[in-house]
Amino acid sequence: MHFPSVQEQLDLIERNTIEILSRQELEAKLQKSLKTSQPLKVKLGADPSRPDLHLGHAVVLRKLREFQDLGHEAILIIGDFTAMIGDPSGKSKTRPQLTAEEARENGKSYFEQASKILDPKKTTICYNAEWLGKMSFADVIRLSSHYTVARMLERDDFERRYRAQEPISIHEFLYPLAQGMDSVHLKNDIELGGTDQKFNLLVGRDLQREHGIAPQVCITMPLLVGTDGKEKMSKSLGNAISFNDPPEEMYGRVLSIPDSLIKEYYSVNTAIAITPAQIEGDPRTAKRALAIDIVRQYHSLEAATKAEEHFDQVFVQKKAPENIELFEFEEHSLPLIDLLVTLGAAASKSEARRMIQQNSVMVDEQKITEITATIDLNSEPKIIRAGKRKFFKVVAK
RNA sequence: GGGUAGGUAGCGAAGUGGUUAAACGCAACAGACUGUAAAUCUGUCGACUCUGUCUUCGGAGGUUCGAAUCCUCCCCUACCCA
Repeated sequence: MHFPSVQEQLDLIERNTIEILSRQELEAKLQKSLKTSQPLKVKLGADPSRPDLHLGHAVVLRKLREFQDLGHEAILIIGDFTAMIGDPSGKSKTRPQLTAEEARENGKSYFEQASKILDPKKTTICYNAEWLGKMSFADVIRLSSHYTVARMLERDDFERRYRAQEPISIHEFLYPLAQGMDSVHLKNDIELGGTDQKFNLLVGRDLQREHGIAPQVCITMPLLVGTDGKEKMSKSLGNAISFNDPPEEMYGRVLSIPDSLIKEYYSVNTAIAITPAQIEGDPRTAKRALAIDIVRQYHSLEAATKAEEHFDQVFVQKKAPENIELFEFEEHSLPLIDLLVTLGAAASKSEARRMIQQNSVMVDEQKITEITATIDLNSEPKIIRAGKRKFFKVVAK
């Protein structure tokens, strides 16, 4: 195995990171790896309870890919064991506990999506049930005695929740320990994570040391701000751009980020070098190029170009797009309200009624304002438009 | 085990017997505007057989002409004392 020089590696590794704990140790590990031609083991934990990856996950995955390209070993840990316990973090509702099969299934999906960024052939996948599942209750007690409640409460989010008098379950305290045991088992050299993972990463470091293993270097990456420009990107906040979003939606969502975020998105989600002056001079062009490149990464350049055309047609020129999903009906005449509900344009008849009242429903470019309107269906397709973005083509069978 | 404060629509949060389907904020949806699906402004935002009707305020009963609001029991959460 041939590696670039330590300095070259450091330059690349340090890009976009928030913290490296510690940099000296990283340098020493790289030094040693270079000397012995041994790749470093770089670990990234994957949470299979939410197998819907978005650009926020991409930030860390891209860093892992860089390690792969440098010749190091990427290890993706699927937390199937921890997911089986069921993570109640955040809300008061108990999360449905994943079965072993679901966790495996989600883990597979996670890996498939992550392969858009990682080199799948060079990625080692591990399921942590393999070792965590073998621990006895006595093992767990011994493990938990390593940490104190006070130390757990040092963690920002625990402290915040404790102060806010929100529930914290005991097993949530076990989470960092379980994750740390992964590091003990793997004897990895480096662990990657978002800044919110800092505590967990450090626990892994402590546990490795206590088990007589060289402690891992922790590298934290920034949490990407979502399309709302305020909160960190997350599916539940609805401000995420997912790997699996269709090209048109992905393109549009990138365009909808506030201009102030353009620079960060470029640096963390593309390989394109762009200067702040270029962005400020023409934010529109910069953002469009960004959207094209992001869609290209997850779909293809062709899909990206099509998505841009679609966007221009629907939102700039406000015309119906070319490819609209076709719905066939047995009936030859249907109340518009029922039609909207059947098509999924409205969640209920009340909502359909509201949409019509709000002048947002068009049939073949004709605005419909009559709530009781009935639509005749025949072999000639009609185009139903609900709001700005929902189009349906309907026809009688 | 005892005490205290709570459990209200997708979320947060008002409301302590009668125009309360339930203030307000966020999210969502729609309209206007825009380089934009951003920002801003405006409207909507339980359901339905929709100028009316029906079902909601942790759960089950009860009091009352009338309850989210009062009573009883139960379930759940946080904190304090033990």
